[in-house]
Amino acid sequence: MSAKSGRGGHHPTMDQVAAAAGVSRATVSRVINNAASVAPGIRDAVQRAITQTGYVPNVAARSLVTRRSDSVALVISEPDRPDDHSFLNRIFTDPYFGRVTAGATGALRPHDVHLVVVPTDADDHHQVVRYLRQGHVDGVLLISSSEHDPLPAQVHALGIPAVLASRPSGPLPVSYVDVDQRHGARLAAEHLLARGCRSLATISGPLDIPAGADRLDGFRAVAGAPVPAEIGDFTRVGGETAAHRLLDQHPGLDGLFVASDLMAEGALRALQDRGRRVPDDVAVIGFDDSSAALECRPPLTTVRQPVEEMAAEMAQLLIAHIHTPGRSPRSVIFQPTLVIRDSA
Amino acid sequence: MSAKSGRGGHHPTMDQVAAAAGVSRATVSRVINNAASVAPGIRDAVQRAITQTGYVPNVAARSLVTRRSDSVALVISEPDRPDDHSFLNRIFTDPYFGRVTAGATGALRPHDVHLVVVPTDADDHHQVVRYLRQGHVDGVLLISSSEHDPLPAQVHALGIPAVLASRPSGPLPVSYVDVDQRHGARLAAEHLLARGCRSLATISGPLDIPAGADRLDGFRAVAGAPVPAEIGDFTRVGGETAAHRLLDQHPGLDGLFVASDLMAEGALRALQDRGRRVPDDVAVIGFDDSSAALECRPPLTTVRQPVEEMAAEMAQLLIAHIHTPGRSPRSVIFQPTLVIRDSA
DNA sequence: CGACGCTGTGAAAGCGCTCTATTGGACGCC
DNA sequence: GGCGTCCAATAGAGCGCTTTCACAGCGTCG
Repeated sequence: MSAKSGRGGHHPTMDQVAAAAGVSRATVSRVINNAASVAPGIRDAVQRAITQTGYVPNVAARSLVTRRSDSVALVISEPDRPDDHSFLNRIFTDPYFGRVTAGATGALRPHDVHLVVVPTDADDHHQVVRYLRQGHVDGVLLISSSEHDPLPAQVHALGIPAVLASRPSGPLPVSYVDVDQRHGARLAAEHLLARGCRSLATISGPLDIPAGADRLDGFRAVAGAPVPAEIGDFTRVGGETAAHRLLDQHPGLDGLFVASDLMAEGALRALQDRGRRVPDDVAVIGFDDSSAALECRPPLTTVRQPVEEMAAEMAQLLIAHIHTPGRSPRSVIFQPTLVIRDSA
Repeated sequence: MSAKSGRGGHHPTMDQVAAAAGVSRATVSRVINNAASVAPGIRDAVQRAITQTGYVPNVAARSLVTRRSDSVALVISEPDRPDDHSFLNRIFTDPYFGRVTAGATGALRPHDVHLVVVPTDADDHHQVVRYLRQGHVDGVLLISSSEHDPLPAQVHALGIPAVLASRPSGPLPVSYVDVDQRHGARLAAEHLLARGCRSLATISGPLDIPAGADRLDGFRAVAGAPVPAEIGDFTRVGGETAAHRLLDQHPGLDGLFVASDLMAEGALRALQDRGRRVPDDVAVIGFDDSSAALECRPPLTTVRQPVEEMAAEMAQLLIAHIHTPGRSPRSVIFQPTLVIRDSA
């Protein structure tokens, strides 16, 4: 942990390791990348020399020649919404992104690839594009919620391998992973109907986000098109105020589908405020099955999407694209399931 | 946005720009790093050539020679606690880290330095250390909560510039930024007493976290040492269960200091569950002044720490250390203030 | 008017690594 | 015993950039 020549850490180079082991630089390189065949004796000698000198490869030099950085970016592009001090606040408050990070990190580790988390809003797309162009990363996992976000197209134009976390809004020839949003919403509607709810309503996400629009569509496909809907912004507070609006206009509703667990948590608060019992007076179903679902009272019945698995799949796809540059894009759609707890 | 020679992006090099501008590579380099003096005419010609070819410097080649990466890591080291699916869930659920990221990013931007967010738990300290040793970053902003976390010492041993987000537990000669935790807790205690509360109690953070222990100490220094305390884990649920324990044992308490807003939010739920009105029956004060404080009902009176400013200061210190390698460590302590809302 | 600074530009030497082409040596075969 | 074969290891050529150093041009001053 401390085998530096001087203080302060001028790192030893490969030449010094080679000298210490009595071999050439090329052989040291082979040992490190355990490529080709190296005689066991020599290999050991080199390993000893490495630990003895405390050698660590210089990534800059390496990636200069290999043209790889062995890291990929997880770009989280959140639109600037009014009423929202900082997009970073939203990102570091919504359990979704933690799940994505966890799933991707796990899938990347066996490949010795690092994950660089890059949060961004519209204001610094430019920064992000520059970052990507500079070759810091070999590929991009892109979470871009808004339909009008130009980032997916920009990244694609850059020619850098990318995988999206949801169906791209335009016809972009790019790989993506998504959950069958409509189906998830249908599951919710069916469950509410089966429970005997007569007056359904829903709190959707922003309609410029595909996940927002799709969940609304799916719900209405089963529950009936005229079903009342209010739009939330995928935050707890947004869910709460949307629920209040809904209850103002439709006091009699007895079944509520909320397009995210976070919003559902807010909705539960609104219901409680107004003295509605859940699920007796109003049955509530969320979406995500995030940690928030378990923190709710009562625990939330919700549509589960396997976010960690999906993120891992994204990572796999990305690795494949990086290894095989010409590879044609593909999409992987996961099926959501209904997790029944106490709220419906 | 699309000036590539072929498809797929073999990037133009500096030589090609030089050729296009009719100058030497050295001159192009000077223009890009706007160093030394370049004749205005030539400068323009080079700029034109750059935009025309769509040239972007190769970071690997650059940092190979400059020995800088122009990026720093924000390492968030969270201990593995039982009962916690993933440390990433905690990180991406607590508004604190978003504030730090925002503050640091803002301060780093003018220096054209990137922030790489690196979440870690005890299990992959090794990974992180390797990442740092490989020279991916020029310095480290380190948020390490647990007192027993070996990471600060390890990072320091690496000889890489670092700034901690709190007083280091041992005598580590390293710069750090902190808030006067004890003082903040005293403010809370004084306010509760001034309000006329007779029976105080507190929910502290884990005592192996300096911020946890210090806030408890500060509170007791004013409120009296025998003041009942329960330990939470800085999560909402942790605050809720701690509050229940507290109320079981001390049903008569009328003033509660909770060591974080997130935990306070949980405590409010517990109080509500038991029919205690806030602030009439029990006055509650949180700590942080995070977004959670405003989401609470009633809005939370809380001890504000200027996290964004503190993170910016950390970034400044780090930049200074990077520029001046021998610079002696220093610590900056911010003063917390009491933000009075409705809960106390 | 020649010496002297100054400013602006170019040539070339690396930074530390990977990887191709090549050598050296051990071995088997005729 | 000479020769081809094969494998292990080396020499060396870059990757794309920064940066010293040298030098050319030119205004200034003794």
